[in-house]
Amino acid sequence: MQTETVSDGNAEAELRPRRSPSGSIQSVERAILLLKEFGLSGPELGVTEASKRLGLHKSTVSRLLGTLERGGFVEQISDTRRYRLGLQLASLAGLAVTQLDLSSAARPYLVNLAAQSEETATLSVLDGDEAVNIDQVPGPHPVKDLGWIGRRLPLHASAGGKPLLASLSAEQLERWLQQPLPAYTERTVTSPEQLRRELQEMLACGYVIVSEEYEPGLTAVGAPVYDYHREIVASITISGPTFRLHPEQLETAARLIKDTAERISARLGYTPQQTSERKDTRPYPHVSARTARHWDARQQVVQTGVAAGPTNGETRG
Amino acid sequence: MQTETVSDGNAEAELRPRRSPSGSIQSVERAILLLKEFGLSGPELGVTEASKRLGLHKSTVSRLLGTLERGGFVEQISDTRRYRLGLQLASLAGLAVTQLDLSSAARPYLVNLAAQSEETATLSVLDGDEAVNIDQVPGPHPVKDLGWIGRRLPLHASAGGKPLLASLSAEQLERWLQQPLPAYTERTVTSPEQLRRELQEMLACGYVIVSEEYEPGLTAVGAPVYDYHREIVASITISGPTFRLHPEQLETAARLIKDTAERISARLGYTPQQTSERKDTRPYPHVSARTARHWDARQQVVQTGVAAGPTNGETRG
DNA sequence: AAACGGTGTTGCCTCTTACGCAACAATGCG
DNA sequence: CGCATTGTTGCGTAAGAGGCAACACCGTTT
Repeated sequence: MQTETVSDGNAEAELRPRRSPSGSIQSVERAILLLKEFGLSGPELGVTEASKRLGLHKSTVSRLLGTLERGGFVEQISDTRRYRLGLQLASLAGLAVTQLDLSSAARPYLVNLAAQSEETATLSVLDGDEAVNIDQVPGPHPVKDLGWIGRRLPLHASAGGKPLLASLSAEQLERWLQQPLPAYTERTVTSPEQLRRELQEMLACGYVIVSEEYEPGLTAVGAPVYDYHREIVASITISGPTFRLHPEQLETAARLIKDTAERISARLGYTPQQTSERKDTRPYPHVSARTARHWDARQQVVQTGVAAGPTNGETRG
Repeated sequence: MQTETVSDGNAEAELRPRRSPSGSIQSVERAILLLKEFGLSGPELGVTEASKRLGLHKSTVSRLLGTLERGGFVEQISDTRRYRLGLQLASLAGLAVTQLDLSSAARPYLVNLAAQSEETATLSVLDGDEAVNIDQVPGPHPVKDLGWIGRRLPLHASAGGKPLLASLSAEQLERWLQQPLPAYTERTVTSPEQLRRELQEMLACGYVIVSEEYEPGLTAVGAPVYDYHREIVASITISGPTFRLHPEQLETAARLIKDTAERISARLGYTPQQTSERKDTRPYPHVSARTARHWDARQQVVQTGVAAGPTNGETRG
């Protein structure tokens, strides 16, 4: 097995920044990169295209895909002979996620959230017509009564509830909006119209600020958590007394919570968005420290100029 | 890389006319087997234990796991130093599942189904010789554990499986029936004859009721979903505890699921056949030339293509 | 404490195996 | 009907993977 040393005729044969951290198995590494390539490109991938993207030889990719197929990780579409991800992945992933449920998956993030924001962080899910707190990490400041695990809050008047409201289907939402919405304070939003607008905005920017709509003196920032199906399955919030959450605080809190929500979502298998075909080689905006450690799919690609012709190959030699 | 010659020390080293199917990459193969081992054993797996189960050396397994970890396919638990499946799998699986346009087409119907039946609704397809859940909408009643996305069920003992069994060609079915069918409960139907009858009946009336054939206490109603080719490409089920699915409930559930299956089929381009004369001239399902069997899968696998539709590229417009 | 059985990781050396090559089928297109 | 492009496969080679064993770490036991 010779590495292909894609062009790059520099003399730094030895200079190689360290081969993989420590004994890493090349072919497995490549297999994983190959699988990930499906995520970056379209739903289907041909041997040749994949080989160009990864800078590997057709034969190598063909064999990799053949092996993966036999394992059920990809499947070949009979018509077009191209490949796509297989269902065996779903089976394994099912195990991966069932063995860590939502709350245990989110917990470390909540802790982090509470530490950084210095306010109380809460995880809530939809149950019936209400939001229920299923986990909570109090901040350092002793202001209790912000909620407790098991506490239920109205969907339309809480930072934990509004994201969950957005998880309803359009139809369900409309039906839900037909009931009269109680106003708990002067600031409670009860107009269906305004609520729809708020939800739209929340979905667009990734968070929502709710101030004193349920309890006077209480302000919170919430964000939706998505699962692999790109559906909202939970919400997280940072909440505290209004006097402590100034506009500036709110801004950083909003950024923080949006970021955290994205990470939890990623943890649940959420993938940002399938970029269709777009030759978008822009590095990804948010890369968690964790993810960064994985080999990034493009690390060795760089030079795809294999264009049918002088097969790179040799270089030094 | 030397093979470990796991016992079986025959001297036919050279003799071997041809080895595994065709160029399969050993280390990738092993990596996949390793991942699958997580499914067979508990949620966590240590290096030594895995090495024993697979008959590989510790060092090999350690390196494999290291590589997989760097790819995010597994993660190491800091305390115990053992490994468990990682989140990257969930991401890929999400893609694998949502890429099937079948999944997105059926989703709203599933939601509806779950709402109306007040039980869990599931969408399954054939993969290898098992049924795999690719989507699921839980009912309002908190009795989970009915399954999860990616869960695999036997074809002959589940409401999701039987319709898929009916998707096999007569020939494939007969071959499949030749294997001994395990009985999971007292009520599991293992007789080929009776199975054939059941399938016939299901095709005639449009649904099938399966009660406690796999798990005691669990009852489900299933129905086949057809595509534009008039081939069965999926199944949908309503499942819940037996005590809640009384005969009356079952009747309405049956009507409901049959109706829903028809609508999804229509959505996929299925048109009810005008004249019911020819029937079993089912063309061979698309079978990839190279595809055949997953290694771990015992014995022959029938593996039909999961072709969900015309592969028209763009999902949703 | 020290010794023990248990884990998972790593350097070295060898041999196997995965890779590159190129010839080969199999379609799609002009 | 060629031409271009796809995916697959036999072959030979050397590079990479695996076995071995020493090592670093625990958590228990004497």
